[in-house]
Amino acid sequence: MSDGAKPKRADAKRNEENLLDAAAALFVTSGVDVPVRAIAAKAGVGTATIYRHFPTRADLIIAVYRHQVESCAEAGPALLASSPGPHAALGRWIDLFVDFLITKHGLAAVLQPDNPSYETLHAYFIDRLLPVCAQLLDAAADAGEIRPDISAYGLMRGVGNLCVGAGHDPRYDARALAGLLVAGLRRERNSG
Amino acid sequence: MSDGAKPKRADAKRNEENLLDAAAALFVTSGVDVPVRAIAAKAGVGTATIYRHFPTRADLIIAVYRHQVESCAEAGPALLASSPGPHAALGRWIDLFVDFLITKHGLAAVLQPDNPSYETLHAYFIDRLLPVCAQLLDAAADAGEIRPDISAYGLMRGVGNLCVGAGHDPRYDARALAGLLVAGLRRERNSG
DNA sequence: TGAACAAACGGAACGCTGTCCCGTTTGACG
DNA sequence: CGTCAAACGGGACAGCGTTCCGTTTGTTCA
Repeated sequence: MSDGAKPKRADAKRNEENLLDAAAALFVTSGVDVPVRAIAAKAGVGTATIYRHFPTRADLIIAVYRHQVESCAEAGPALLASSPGPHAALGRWIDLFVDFLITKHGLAAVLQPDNPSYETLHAYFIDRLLPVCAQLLDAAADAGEIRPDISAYGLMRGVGNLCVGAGHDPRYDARALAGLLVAGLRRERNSG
Repeated sequence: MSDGAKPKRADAKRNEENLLDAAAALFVTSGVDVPVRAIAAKAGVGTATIYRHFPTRADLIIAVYRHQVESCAEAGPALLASSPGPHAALGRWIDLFVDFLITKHGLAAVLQPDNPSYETLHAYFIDRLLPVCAQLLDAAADAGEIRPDISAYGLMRGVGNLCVGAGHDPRYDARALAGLLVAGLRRERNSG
């Protein structure tokens, strides 16, 4: 057994790729809430096919953005190594995360854990990114740069929430607010 | 013409009150997204009646929460007068605002300006609360307690966003995050 | 090559929701 | 008490997510 995956039919594989392409394109123009029928139509398949390949919308969203989430996760340790300090690395990594979210229309809004339909999506983001954030946070706390009383989970959800609805309103700068949040957890300096 | 208001029929007035009561009760148990039919049923009216009195859901939400929003707005100047400093007053006022939002299930989520159906709601909150926030912010800036480069609009929306989905997850503390945000705009101290 | 079967398909159908329409009722007033 | 506009109720319609079922198609094996 070289690969554990089950062999898939050629048409099934092709449809799955078409669906991913169609979804990716429509997510950009119409947000992640685009109607299922629209995705199916663009991919040239029936509505049932989309459910066969991606049982929930969360599964489809994860598949579309998996690569970018992985990149974001991998950037954490790299930033920690290349930045002047852990707090600076955390700030830069949060910027990456914010930039990712605000370019994905409606994604931040469905990242809420209270939405039963998007549980999988929330779980994926937490599983993949929370450890990265926690590592940066711990490093900054160990270095004495920040107050140690903030949880990585709270910070991640806070930053995610700040990105809800961003990108539509030039008066609203999610990145600046996230920066404010990171600045706010800086420890009071002991000496001038 | 002692009052500019048009005289309303007795049944219309009664229905409007019933609708407000029903909506207030259902908003608590099921969130502000509760189906129109449910509100109408609880109030003992037809679905059309609710649209006659409150053309959009935003109008209904505003009517239900108007008193509490007014209280929050009026608390601003009072806090400014009674707090040790403008920055402290701002922090307390933000706490009031957060406490209000997190107890209204789903309210923060529909406060986004990009949702055309809730334009009125967003406008109402901005009209009523933005000047209050701006006054506190200006006072703090004048006192040199904070960096002056944050807009009241950005701060209000940021805090509002932090409250999205709060109240369901004990691990997520919107109030603490809002406090972090307020702490983050504190100016670096010049002397020890 | 072609028969047979399971995998996969498409679109109709269902239920839920917001919204609108229209025939009917009812409160106000002379 | 008659009249009429205001207000009403619930059915009708459209859009959406989801499921079901008869049909098609890729694969396998003789």
